[in-house]
Amino acid sequence: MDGKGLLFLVVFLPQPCSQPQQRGDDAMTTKCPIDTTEMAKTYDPQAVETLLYDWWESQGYFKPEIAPPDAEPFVISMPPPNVTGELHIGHALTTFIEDLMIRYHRMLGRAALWVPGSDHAGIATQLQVERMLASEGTSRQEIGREEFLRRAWEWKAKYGGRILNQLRRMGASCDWDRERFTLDEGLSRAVREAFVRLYEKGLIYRGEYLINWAPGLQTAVSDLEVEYSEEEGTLYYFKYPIAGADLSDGPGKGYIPVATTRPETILGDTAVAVHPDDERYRHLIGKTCLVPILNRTIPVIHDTYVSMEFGTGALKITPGHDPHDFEIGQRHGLPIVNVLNPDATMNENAGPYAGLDRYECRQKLWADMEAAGLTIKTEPYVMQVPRSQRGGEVVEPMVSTQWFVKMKPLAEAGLQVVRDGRIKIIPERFTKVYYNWLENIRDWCISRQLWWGHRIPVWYCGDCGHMTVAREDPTACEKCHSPNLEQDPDVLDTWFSSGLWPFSTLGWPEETEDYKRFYPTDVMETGYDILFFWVARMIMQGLEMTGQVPFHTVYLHGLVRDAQGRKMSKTAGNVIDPLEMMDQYGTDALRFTLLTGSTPGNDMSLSEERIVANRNFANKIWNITRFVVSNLGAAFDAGLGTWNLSAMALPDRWIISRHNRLIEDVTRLMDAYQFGEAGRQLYEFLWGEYADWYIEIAKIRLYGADARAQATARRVLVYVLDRTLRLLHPFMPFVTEAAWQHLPHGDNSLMVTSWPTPGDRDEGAEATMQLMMDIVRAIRNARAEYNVEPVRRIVAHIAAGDRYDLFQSQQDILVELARLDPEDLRLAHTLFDKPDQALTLVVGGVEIYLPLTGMIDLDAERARLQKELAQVEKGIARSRKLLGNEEFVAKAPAQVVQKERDKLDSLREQAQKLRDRLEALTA
RNA sequence: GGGCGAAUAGCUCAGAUGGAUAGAGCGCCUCGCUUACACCGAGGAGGUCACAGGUUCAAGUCCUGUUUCGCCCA
Repeated sequence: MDGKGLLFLVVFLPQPCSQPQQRGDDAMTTKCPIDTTEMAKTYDPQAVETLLYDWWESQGYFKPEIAPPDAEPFVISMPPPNVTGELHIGHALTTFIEDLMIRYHRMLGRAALWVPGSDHAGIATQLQVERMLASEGTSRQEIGREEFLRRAWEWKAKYGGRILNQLRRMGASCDWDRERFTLDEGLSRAVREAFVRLYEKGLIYRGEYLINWAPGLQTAVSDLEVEYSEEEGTLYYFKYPIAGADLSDGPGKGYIPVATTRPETILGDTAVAVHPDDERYRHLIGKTCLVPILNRTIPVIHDTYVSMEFGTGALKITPGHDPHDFEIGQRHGLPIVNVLNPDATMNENAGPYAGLDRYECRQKLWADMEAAGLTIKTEPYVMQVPRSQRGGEVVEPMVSTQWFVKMKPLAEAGLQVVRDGRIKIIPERFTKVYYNWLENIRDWCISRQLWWGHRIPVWYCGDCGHMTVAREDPTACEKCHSPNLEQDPDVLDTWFSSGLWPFSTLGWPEETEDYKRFYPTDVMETGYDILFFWVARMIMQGLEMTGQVPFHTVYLHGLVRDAQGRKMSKTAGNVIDPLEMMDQYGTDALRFTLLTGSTPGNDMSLSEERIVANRNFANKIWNITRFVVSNLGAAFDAGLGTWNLSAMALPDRWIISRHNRLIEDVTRLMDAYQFGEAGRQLYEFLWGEYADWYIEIAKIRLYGADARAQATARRVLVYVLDRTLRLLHPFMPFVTEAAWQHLPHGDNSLMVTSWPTPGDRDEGAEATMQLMMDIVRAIRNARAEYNVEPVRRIVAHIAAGDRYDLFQSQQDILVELARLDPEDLRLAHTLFDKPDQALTLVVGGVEIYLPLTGMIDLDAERARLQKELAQVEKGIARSRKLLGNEEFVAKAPAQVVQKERDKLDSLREQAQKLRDRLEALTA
């Protein structure tokens, strides 16, 4: 370690180390409730998790106020779970990723604020409450609106806290004092403010348009809430009779053949359309057709929208019940005939079919048409059936008076901020998806015929008919001052209020302290499945309401699927319940699994085996700490655990250098949102390097007699472990804190220590240790191959060449890790009397002879060496070819070329040694 | 119809700006209850990185096309 290295180490010399967080009220600080007098043999998550969580919370660690007042904030608004929802694995993933970011930035010294809350989830909650009422033998209609709302709030009070409590189990370090609910008074005020502003700007309007109607739910839903599923249906071909002609005159003369998947909509037809270029029907344009059974007359029109190839080439137009037809109807000024009642039965416009259910009507009408000779044929047909995202019922396009948000201007702004980089979407490919949606956006139907939600702040005057749109409930009509007012009965789409979430939770529209300090927020983390529903709308509403982007980064995670990659669903029975997993394996195990099992934006498969593996990792962390703690000796705390840099040995310099590299990599990956990779590197370092090698090597000194060497080993053990636990803390908060509390420490809690900064690397130490490890592995390999009993110490003769000094100083490592016999270890620059009866290993220019008495079969040994030599020669050939290529030497970076040269040299040396040995054994 | 993603060891997945002999966990095989850990340790087997072209001194990584699976939008 050179002078610079010493500098950075010195920073951590004093114990207690840095005291980064100043807290307003020191009297509140209590010690961690974990019993540090002993450590169980196995890590027991149950024993510490709630204890730690409650303690952290009581210490105020979850609040941004633990950072100095001038600290730069780091803010995340938690995607509010549905207030009555069940916690599922998706929530767990969201929570873990956000908590990871929050804990990381908190350790970086930022004023970390994570705002929790829940969403009233209009339809979902209303359905649950209705179900409850049904089980009581009543209904919302029966008890009335006021009583229904009372019951809904009651329901919320009873079940609403459940999901948020489950977030605590996951270790969510959010500021519970700032918890919000979308129907809270403050947030309701925000909703009103937003509505009124948009209305005043002309961006909210009321009108009669074709909307998606959910007949079971009895409400309109937005385009986004409709999903199209491919289903087997029937295509019905029939004859549209031409007025004044005879059916028997055939197609194009007596009738126009038309096909439909929904015959009942025939009753609402207001035109038949053909393509203007269609020779078959062109002459009919302008003529009149008769609606089957009803005999209503409708015109034959032309429109290029009609596809001449599809079906019969002619189209029936039902502007009242089909979005495309609605548009054609608008273009041609066609009347709209609505044939459906809100419950999807036929209305009076359906004539004789009035009162029938839509599907009954379909059958009956078709039968009647058949009798009238109007049908042609039916054929099976795969159609796109619109279904409600909530409940899955078939949605009917229907004309209705609703409230809409004019999206174009809002979308423009939303596009702009992503285009100019003010908002970055991760992974980047989703920006394309985002653009595509916003560029083709349609107006947003925001009124819902529900009771649970934000009531639309519009009052209709019973006297003059004027609409009063107001922030405060009006007592009189704003136009004629009549007190005869009635509020619009509908509520707003839940997503309307969610769209305000990043700022409404901070106090907007009031200019509160929180709003001023913590808005805009930093990262919006959520699943890619709600990019449109939520993220896009937050961006648009944020810009419109606050004039600022609500966050600068959108991080989208994928869906969690089962081990076979299937979507989890209750019906498939493949759901993995996060609570069950946490009970069984501990929160950290589930957490680490979800955090490392995925890359941004990609779906992940979750298997219980992986959770088990990470439970084992938690236990490994625990036992590593247990080892370190139990080997500290009583003197450590008393100050003898100080650095003794001159006593720093190769393995110390190696592990510290590796660790510095780790800090650098993990920090870089965290900043790049590559959380999975960061976690994996930590896992590999701690288990594969620190535990498997460093601890094993440290044992030599720990169990030895040299007190100075012992102290150094202890110091390095603690130093590296302490800082690795810090890096790991955002990934596994519980086990790291529980373990860390047993280590000598200054800060009260691991979660408020500072994030490590990397020191110098020692490339030389890394390379040298690599050689040592390769040699140990080679010897172990040979032992295993020759079935040498693990406890037996074996003789070794080593020709170390220019590595002689190194081996001289590090021979303990070889002796212990490869279980050599120290008495009979021969170490030399060059060996002149190489034993014949010995196994030969050539590693990086070093020759090792293992005279395994009585075990060596010279023929087999020669064959083994031959094989080895062939392998090395293959490498030499490849390397020579590469270096023989002038272009490679000329164009590749010098560093790469040099590396290749070194490689070739060492391979040649190795080959030469193998050849010499073979010769000796053959002679 | 348009767009996107995935395709790497038996399984589930990693592989930053192209530069190892392509990695991990689980599973499998052989040893081992060595005073941190059997929720462990040591060693091992196992891959023409979907296919076909191309760019490049160099391609799992970049480009084009093809196939299979999945998703989004219309």
